[in-house]
Amino acid sequence: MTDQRGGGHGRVRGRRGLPRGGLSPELIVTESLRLLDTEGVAGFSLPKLGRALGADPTAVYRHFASKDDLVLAVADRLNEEAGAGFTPSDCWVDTMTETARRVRATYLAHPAAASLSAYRTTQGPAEMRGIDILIGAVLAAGFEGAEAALVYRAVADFCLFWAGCEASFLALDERLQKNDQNAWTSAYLSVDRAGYPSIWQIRTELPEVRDDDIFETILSFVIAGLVQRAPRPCRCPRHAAAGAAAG
Amino acid sequence: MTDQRGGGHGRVRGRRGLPRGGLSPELIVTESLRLLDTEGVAGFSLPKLGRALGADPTAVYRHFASKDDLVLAVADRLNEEAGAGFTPSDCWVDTMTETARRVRATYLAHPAAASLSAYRTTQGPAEMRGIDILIGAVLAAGFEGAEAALVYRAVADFCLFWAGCEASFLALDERLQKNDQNAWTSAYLSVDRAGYPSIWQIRTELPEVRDDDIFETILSFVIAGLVQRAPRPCRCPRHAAAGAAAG
DNA sequence: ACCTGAACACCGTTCAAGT
DNA sequence: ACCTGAACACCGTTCAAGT
Repeated sequence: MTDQRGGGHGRVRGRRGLPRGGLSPELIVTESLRLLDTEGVAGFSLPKLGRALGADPTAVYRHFASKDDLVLAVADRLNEEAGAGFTPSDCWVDTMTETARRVRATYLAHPAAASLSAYRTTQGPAEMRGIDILIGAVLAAGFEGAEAALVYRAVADFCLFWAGCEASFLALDERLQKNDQNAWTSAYLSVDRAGYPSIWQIRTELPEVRDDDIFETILSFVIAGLVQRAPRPCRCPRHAAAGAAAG
Repeated sequence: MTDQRGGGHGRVRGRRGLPRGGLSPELIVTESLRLLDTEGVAGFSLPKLGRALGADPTAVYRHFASKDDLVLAVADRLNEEAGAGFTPSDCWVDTMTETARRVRATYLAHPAAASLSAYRTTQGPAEMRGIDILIGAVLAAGFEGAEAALVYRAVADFCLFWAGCEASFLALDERLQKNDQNAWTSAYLSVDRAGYPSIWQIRTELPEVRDDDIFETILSFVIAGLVQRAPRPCRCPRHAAAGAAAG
């Protein structure tokens, strides 16, 4: 069982050749995420991954059938991170809000990984648990049958799509992101008043909008729409008033 | 000015070598879109594009500095298609709804192109006009200043993100999409009742949900949230009731 | 039985050499 | 001045050859 290779102490990854059997799917996924976080999508290739693991450029193919299979495993890791320690609230509104915020926080923490794996279905346990929690909230809101399925898909896709696109944008090259920033800070500031009167009217406010606020705004709209349509409004102290007003 | 090359009659693209000057940015963008529509993202490379145009594999570089520049030009073409013939309604709710539906319809008609160019800023005239129309609707709803900027960004990003992600999914390989379909048609159907009770409860309804209905559902939530928060509700016959109820 | 690494058919992009 | 196409440094993936 013991041997004299490497430095031991659980530090498996090393600069020199890895012992046979030293590679595992878990280790490869961990290194993939590290590589994606530090080098971005452009720095994530199977040859680079093999070399970063101190192994052959083609070594990963002994554990994953293709790069896409590896991407799905990374997606599963993100699902686990997003769901870690999450217990649904008694209040279905809070459960939905928290789900959306958790998905977004995880994706924004790993933009490159998220840009590759967002809106992919892994059918892993973490994903299934997240789905069950979200459907549970939809059922708690009083939706049933086909309508519950529809509302669940709408809310789930909203969370994944929004977080996925925000992450994809952050995963672009710095240079390309700059181009977008310039649109807000300079191009729209000097917009032609006659041609684009509405842009002109809020041209100084447009560059000041923050991403977190945009997300919370659209989330509040979605939740408000849901509360209005839900057969069983939340009875929380915070939400009871809104539910009564809409009912 | 005239010459004896080619068949004339405005049909510039041919199988054999193109006359010098025969390539233009417009023609390259048109062929890019055709290539993306028929072959998908995998079939869209600059060498292939050059060959499809009957020119050198590196010919595109004489008209675009990089592949990314070409992608932005394709994005502009999609913007033009989405905005073609669009005149905003007197009713701001209808204007927003129509904007969201148009963006989605265009992206779904060109999923591969949309998957490459969604949420990119081109600052082209079509994009600027779309922005002006949407901000106009936000102002018509009574939002002002910083709040108007925030609400505009929320609605605009919602349209782009949603349509972009739906398109990106459709742009995946057929094989990968199948994997997702299987999740709904078989995996969730035979889900463990004890482990995932909420999924189990609507397991037969989940596979029946249609993408169009999902989109209309989330859109209705967003609009309902907007109407509720808007300082100036729409007075249309259709929307007056909802505005009054929320006010 | 498992691992290696040479090799294949591509990429995006550059640039010396031509016309 | 403009265009060409060889060439570079990569990809994802395969597979004969080794151990």
